[in-house]
Order: sequence, then structure tokens, then C-alpha cells
Amino acid sequence: MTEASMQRITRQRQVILETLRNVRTHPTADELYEIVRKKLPHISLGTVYRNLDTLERCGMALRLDRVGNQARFDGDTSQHCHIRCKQCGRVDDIFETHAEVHADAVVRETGYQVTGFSLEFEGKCPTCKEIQDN
Amino acid sequence: MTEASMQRITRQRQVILETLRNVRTHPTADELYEIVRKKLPHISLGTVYRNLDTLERCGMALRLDRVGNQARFDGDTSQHCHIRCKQCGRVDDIFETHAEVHADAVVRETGYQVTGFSLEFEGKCPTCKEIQDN
DNA sequence: CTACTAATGAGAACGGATCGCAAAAAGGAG
DNA sequence: CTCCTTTTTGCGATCCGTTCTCATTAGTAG
Repeated sequence: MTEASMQRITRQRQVILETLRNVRTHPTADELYEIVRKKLPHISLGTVYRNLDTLERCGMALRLDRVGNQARFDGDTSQHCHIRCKQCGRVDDIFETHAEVHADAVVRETGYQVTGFSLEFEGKCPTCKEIQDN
Repeated sequence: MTEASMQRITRQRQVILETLRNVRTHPTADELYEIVRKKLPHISLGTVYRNLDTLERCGMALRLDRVGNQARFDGDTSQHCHIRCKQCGRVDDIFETHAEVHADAVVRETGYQVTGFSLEFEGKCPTCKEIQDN
């Protein structure tokens, strides 16, 4: 399902997608809800969740599954990976390729039909690093 | 904290660790609870959760955080990665190295202090593949 | 316009995980 | 062994992110 083939383009859906695309913080559903509420004060959290699901199924958003205990979302569906701060939960993008992955060899080892992989780095973000150093 | 330095070695803790080590399915907390209950019928789910936390903090078990919507646990703490079936949630081990990751380059790009990474493959397991083919 | 269907808002419900607390167990000292 | 201290357990309550229900509203085709 693509943007054009989505059944209805409601104001809520539009604002949610725009907001997600204009933010670089990989927000959780409720963080996004707080931002969207500034434009649509009467929107409900359930609508945000539903639209994030829809957008994900349409390939227009990514769910960063269980980065911590809450799902985070990414409006940038281009190929890139993430680094997460173990201390504050912040998630940043990594666009350069710092790994070569050989999926074909995984097929041979496991017998799975391999459809993809995710590479996620973890560490301490610049901010948390500085706080601890002082 | 290591096995020896753990404050108390209770029967519950012992059985939980043994069970986790003897199983190759990367069980969820409640799956492990069901297995452990066969030996200790009066154990509570809370105790399983608490001990999994303790074992993780001692470096004797791993919490597979991003695998589906429920945490799974692995008693094998040696370096390896996982492949998850998108259809049934099954998780298998991958011991061969099928990727070269350059963490130092990530440090330069992000400014993070990188402490690790996780590489997870996803696809369709042999069983689900066969079911769908028939 | 009308008719039909999808989407929304509000709140209830669900489920995994955690917490509080009294009772039990583990371990040390004597 | 007993006594004492500290940790752990079992149980139930609670938390909180997410999903569901359902009456109402909005989008779209004709």
C-alpha cells in the first residue's frame, strides 16, 4: 500500500506524517502525540497509534521495535541504521555504512528465508557523556 | 557480578538458570515460568522475572530486547546473533560471523561512546516456509 | 444532495512487567 | 544447634504502553 492508495487522507493522518517526517528524534507514540496536539488539540492518542500502524503497513514509516520498553518511530524509510544511548534512550541515525552483512551465508546456516536484518549500535550519547564527566 | 559473587544461591535461582541453559528456544519469561513450574510448582512468575533480571545483571543471561513484543532470554552469553521468524516469533542462533562491523567509524560519525551493537536477522523459519508452501 | 465506508475520540480493556509487603529462607556468629 | 540479619520469595496489586470497542464524524463516490 502506498501513500496514493491509502483509503482516506484525513487531516489527522496528514499532520501525523508531516510531523514524523520533520522531526529527527525518533519519537515514541506519546511524544509524537504531544507534538501533534499543538496543531490538532482534540486528537486522541489512539488515533496516533492507529495511524502509525497504518503508515508502517504502507511502508511510509518505520517502527523501531522495542528500543527500550517503548516503540519509537522513524519517518525516514531510507536505508540507514541507529545508535541508541543506553542512559537516556535517545536514538540517532547512522547513514554511513559501517558494516558488511552477508545474508546469503545466513540462509545456508539457518535454513530461513532471510528477508532483512537490523543493525543497531548502543553506547553513551555526547550529552550523557559530558554530564557524567563533570 | 559473577555466579560466585551472587549473594544467595536459592533453589529457585538455580533451577531457573539451569532451565534457561538447557533450552534452545530463547524463551519468554512466562514460557520459562511454565517449564520451571514442573520442577517447582509453587514458584511465582514474579520470581522468574526477578531472577532473570539478576542473572542479566550478573552477565549470566541475555535479554533479547528487540525481538517481538515480549522480552526473550538467552542463557548462552557467548558472542552470537539471532534470526527471528516474522511469522511465528521463533528465534534461532547464528554462530558464524556473517558481518564485519566497524564500530570505530560509528564513533567518528556520531560522537557516541560506542559500547556494542546488535545484529538481528529476520525472515521466515523453515517450518513456516513449509506450511505456506503447502 | 444521499449513501456508504473508513476514521476518529473517548474511554475501557488488555497484557507484560514491576512493585509492596509480610512470610520464608539463606547464611553467619557464637 | 540457636539467634540474628539480610536476601529472597509468593502473592496480589499496580503500572503503563498499547490495543480494542463503539457511537459519532468525516471522506468520497455517484
